[in-house]
Amino acid sequence: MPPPGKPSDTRSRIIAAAAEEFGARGFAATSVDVIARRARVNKAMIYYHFSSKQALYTSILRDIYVALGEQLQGIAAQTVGPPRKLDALIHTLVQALDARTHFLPMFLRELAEGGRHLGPQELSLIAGIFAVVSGVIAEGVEAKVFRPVHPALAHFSIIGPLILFRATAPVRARIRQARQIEIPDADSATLIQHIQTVARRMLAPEESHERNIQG
Amino acid sequence: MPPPGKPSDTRSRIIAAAAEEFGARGFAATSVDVIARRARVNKAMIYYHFSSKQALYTSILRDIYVALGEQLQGIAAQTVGPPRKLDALIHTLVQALDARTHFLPMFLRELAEGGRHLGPQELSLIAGIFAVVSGVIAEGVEAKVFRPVHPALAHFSIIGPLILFRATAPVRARIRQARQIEIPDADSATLIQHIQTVARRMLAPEESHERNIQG
DNA sequence: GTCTATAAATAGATAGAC
DNA sequence: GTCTATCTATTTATAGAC
Repeated sequence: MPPPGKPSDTRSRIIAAAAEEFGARGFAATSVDVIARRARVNKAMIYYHFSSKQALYTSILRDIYVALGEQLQGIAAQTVGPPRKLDALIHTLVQALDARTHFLPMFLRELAEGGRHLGPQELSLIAGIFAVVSGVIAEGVEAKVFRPVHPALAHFSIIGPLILFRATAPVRARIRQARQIEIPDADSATLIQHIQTVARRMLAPEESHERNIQG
Repeated sequence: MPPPGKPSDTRSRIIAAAAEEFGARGFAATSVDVIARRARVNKAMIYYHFSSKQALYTSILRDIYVALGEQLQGIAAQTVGPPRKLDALIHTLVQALDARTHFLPMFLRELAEGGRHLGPQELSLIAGIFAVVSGVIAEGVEAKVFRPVHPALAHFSIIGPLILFRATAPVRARIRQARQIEIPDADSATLIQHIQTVARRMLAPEESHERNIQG
């Protein structure tokens, strides 16, 4: 495995192909042969650039977590109030999912397997993402602009709908296609706005009459 | 494949073993050999009872969807108001997930693969479950006890947190174990109550919760 | 860096004895 | 119904030429 200094063209083609295949079929169901064909390289080239199928897989996951974590931490560091931060986090999360369509399936499968392919490094990155979102919520609770809530439950009440709505899109499409009942879709803007509204309502203090909350 | 009239002992052992293995490892990563060993039967016995690995897998998924669908439809048929029905649906969904620990991982993986292993029959069952929950919401909207909401977005705002909180439990445990940050857990009762509260707040008509906590 | 060829292990599925 | 033995295909991974 050569030093990862320069992202050679074949290397990035391998990564792109692997991301799509792992996303569509999962780790076990994806063969190195298929990745090679899709990347238009020979299978041996994959083992030249990555020590194993597992290492290739993990490297893809790690890249995403790093990028997403940096983006979210940038938002949390802004000098606006917790409600605005939360809106921005939701907005960024939806757009991040839109930008990397292979991430969601990979993430769901990791959950299903209890994070078997995740090492301490990856777990730490995930923990960081959780810390950002639930940190903003805690910040709001402390400032009394949010009601006291269970941090993890509040966190998953925000990212749960977001993730599951996007994740079910292909199955909903198949249901629609099979002429079963109609399950309406929603574009990104509608989704973002809905999640933001639900989050606001979830976190609204008990008797929030004319509270002037500063952002 | 013998007629499925009498659930023979070996057959049910095969199903139980397969459910655990498919849940833990997924379809592709689970070998028929492993299922056979776990069920304490020979591999050939599996092909005596089921036409293929795929048929065994699908049969397990279908059983769960049928049972869950019947349970939920029973609730929707009750003669109580939409808010109470929704509370009962949430309660039942959480308990159903608790009762069948292998279902959630299997469900997540199906989402990740766009329902590749699901035929028209299974898709129809899933559509039925969606119809029940979003039907109760629509009932409440019509009766003006719920505010008008996007049916699918409201649906996934309820089952999303529920599913994702439970699904992330193993990864959260690993993060805790790896001495990363502390992500608090919650028992079923707390989870149920939280989801019910969020659902109520999401669906409350305009007057009860101010729409502006915006900063 | 890129290829061909192949090793070594394992997969799903079946034949046929009992 | 249950087993042993096996066929065939595919898998990850590597050796070695260029």
